[in-house]
Amino acid sequence: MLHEEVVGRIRDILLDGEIPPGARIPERELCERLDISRTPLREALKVLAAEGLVQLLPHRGSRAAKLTDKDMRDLFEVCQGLEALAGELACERITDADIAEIAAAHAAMVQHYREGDLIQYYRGNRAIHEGIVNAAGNPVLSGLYASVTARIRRARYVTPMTSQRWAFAVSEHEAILNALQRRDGAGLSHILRAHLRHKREEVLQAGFAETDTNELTLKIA
Amino acid sequence: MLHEEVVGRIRDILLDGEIPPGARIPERELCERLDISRTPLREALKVLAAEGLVQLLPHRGSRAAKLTDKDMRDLFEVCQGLEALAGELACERITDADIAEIAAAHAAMVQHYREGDLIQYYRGNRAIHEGIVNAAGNPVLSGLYASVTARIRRARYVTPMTSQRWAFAVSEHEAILNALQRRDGAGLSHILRAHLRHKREEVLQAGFAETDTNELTLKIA
DNA sequence: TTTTGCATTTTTGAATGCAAAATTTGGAAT
DNA sequence: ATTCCAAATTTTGCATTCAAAAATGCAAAA
Repeated sequence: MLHEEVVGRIRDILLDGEIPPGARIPERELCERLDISRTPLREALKVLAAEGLVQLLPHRGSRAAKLTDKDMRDLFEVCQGLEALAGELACERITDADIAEIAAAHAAMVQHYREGDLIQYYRGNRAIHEGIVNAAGNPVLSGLYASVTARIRRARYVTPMTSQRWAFAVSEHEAILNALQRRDGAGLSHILRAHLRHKREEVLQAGFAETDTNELTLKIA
Repeated sequence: MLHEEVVGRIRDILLDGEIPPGARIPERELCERLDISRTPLREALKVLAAEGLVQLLPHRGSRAAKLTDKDMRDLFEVCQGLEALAGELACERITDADIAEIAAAHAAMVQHYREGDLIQYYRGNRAIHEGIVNAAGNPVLSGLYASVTARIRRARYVTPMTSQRWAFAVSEHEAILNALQRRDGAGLSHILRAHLRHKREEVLQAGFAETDTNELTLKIA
């Protein structure tokens, strides 16, 4: 198994919440599961720590990073900035074909909304945002965006989605597609910022504060 | 020696150009120099690869990453976006004390300019930009900024600095400080973007294209 | 002289072993 | 019964070792 694959596998385990935020990462167990020795596992953990997904405590092992409200706010803030930048650049550089692709993804997402399929809706949503970012044609930007959204991702799904909010989000997406089709960089940038601001408010109001497993057991006891 | 320290030491070696872009990273040599074994060294190299400073070639070891013109353009583009965001946020949040600190750094930098001390000028320049970014009060943003500027840094010093350009850069910095003191977020953001755009033009016009050592030896031969 | 094929050497990537540190356990004293 | 302390166990971090892959050198053939 290649180094990057090990990193990816562990990243997925963390993002799926299989190892909950704040929980210790059991080296030996993961080694057996991935069928590798501790050396490559620890290399991967160090990389994930640099990404902010893992917290290393010297001589005390590693834990799945726990995000505070402040962390989440900061991540959204940066995410807003990155998407806003991507929106402007995308409008300058995107091809008609790529616009068509994003329009198709948008239509599919709206269909999932009509069907009330939240999971598929989120998947489509993500594809659109990623499509815009990638349309900026800047791999550095795409890379940072991927890193930031990965850390945010878990929170997105814990947010309760009311029908009113959902409808509003879809309307925002209509505006996003419209600005993109008009290649209105400033407009797109503005809408994206607002869209993310709203999402952030939802997540933070939902009382996002990752309690680590120890605290949780204490509360239960 | 702590893991983070190893990463830092190697990062410095790369940023100082001691191992030139494209050159192989001699594991054994570095091990002896840092007085560590290959295990922690390789952990550090993997982290630096994730940061984009090192390129890993499976079964062929690691090389100092070589930046193309496109890479440099992309990095500057993202850097612009990050600084613009930081500028807006800083104006909302910065304290009078922090403004005073940046003003002092600015004065010192101008003094270095008058004395013609380019090295000290660059150092002061960097302190100001970092000060603004940190004043945004967003560690995620500060982290990404550090990572992006690290990769750009080497190029900055290869740019020939004419007295005209230098004077203009200083005048831009006057405007930056002014906007910050007025807490004019939009204005600061705008000036920072222009400032970086100019810097980027200089760097790219200087014909930045990192030739790796092999190509170099071929040219010499 | 240049090129090709093979053996040797070097280097890489990963497993193992070992010392140091931290955690847990068990028992004694209060 | 509870608290505190020391011994035992586990876990961490790193050096070493080992197998596989790549690079190098050399001789033979074109």
